[in-house]
Amino acid sequence: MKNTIQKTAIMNALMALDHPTADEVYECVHNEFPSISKATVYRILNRISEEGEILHLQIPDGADRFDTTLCAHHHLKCNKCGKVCDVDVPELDGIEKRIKEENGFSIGGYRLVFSGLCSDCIFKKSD
Amino acid sequence: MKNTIQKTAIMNALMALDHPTADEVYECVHNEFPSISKATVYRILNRISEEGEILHLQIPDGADRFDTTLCAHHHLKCNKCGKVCDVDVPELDGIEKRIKEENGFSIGGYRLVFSGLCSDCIFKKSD
DNA sequence: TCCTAATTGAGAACTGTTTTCGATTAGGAT
DNA sequence: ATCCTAATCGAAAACAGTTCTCAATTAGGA
Repeated sequence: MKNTIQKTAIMNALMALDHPTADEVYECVHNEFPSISKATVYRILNRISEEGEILHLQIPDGADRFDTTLCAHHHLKCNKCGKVCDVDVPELDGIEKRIKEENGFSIGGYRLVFSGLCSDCIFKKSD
Repeated sequence: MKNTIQKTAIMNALMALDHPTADEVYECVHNEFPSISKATVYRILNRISEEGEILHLQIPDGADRFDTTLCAHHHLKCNKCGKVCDVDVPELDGIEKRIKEENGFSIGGYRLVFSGLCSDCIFKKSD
């Protein structure tokens, strides 16, 4: 993969943002590099997530998000403020083996997204 | 909710199909009822899933699917044949309580989709 | 410095879904 | 049975997120 200015700018944006969407990355990079195209942002995000440099998260009810934390694989998503944060779920350790034995299904990967209310939002009024 | 011909036809289609997408429901209903609109299919599927009559599943990398099985909440999705099937994951029983205590996050719901290869596809050639 | 495959920007295209709006209809009230 | 009206409908446009096309540019090895 060529080492373009665009890729560097996107990596920097990913470091600066927390679980950003492609559009949020675009907005951030666009500030310092107005000529960048949205297609380039999507292309580079896809490329580096395929290579395992970042995680590509599919969040229910919205745009995909990208995560520079490679070890924690599960997420909490607040339905009110929209914030996404990482969470460990050791309960699922070894689940691949059990499903393989019981269902014959070979798990390549999985994602778990909990939707709900974060501790900041839970006491706020409903509307 | 009014009891329209369209709703009845969609309920019948949901019974006949296995984890269909909205488009698959539309195709099925459209056969016996050619004048139905896709907007109506989406509207009715959303309505009855909000009322809890069916589950609305958000599957990675593709269209949402609908499930008439209300008790099993998790799914296996084969990346080769596209089939989606139900699976129990008792490992997650009580997870809401732990996450609430440790993170202060109040889980409203979650879905877990395992991607991989089903037992039929696992021995097939890659391409 | 040259060459070429990789990458880019702009915008069209695409997929899945929702919205708009005027026309139709279910089903309770009369 | 008929009327009334809110609920629903069909068609098509709008929408969001993402991918594709293609001509122009560029990184980086020869």
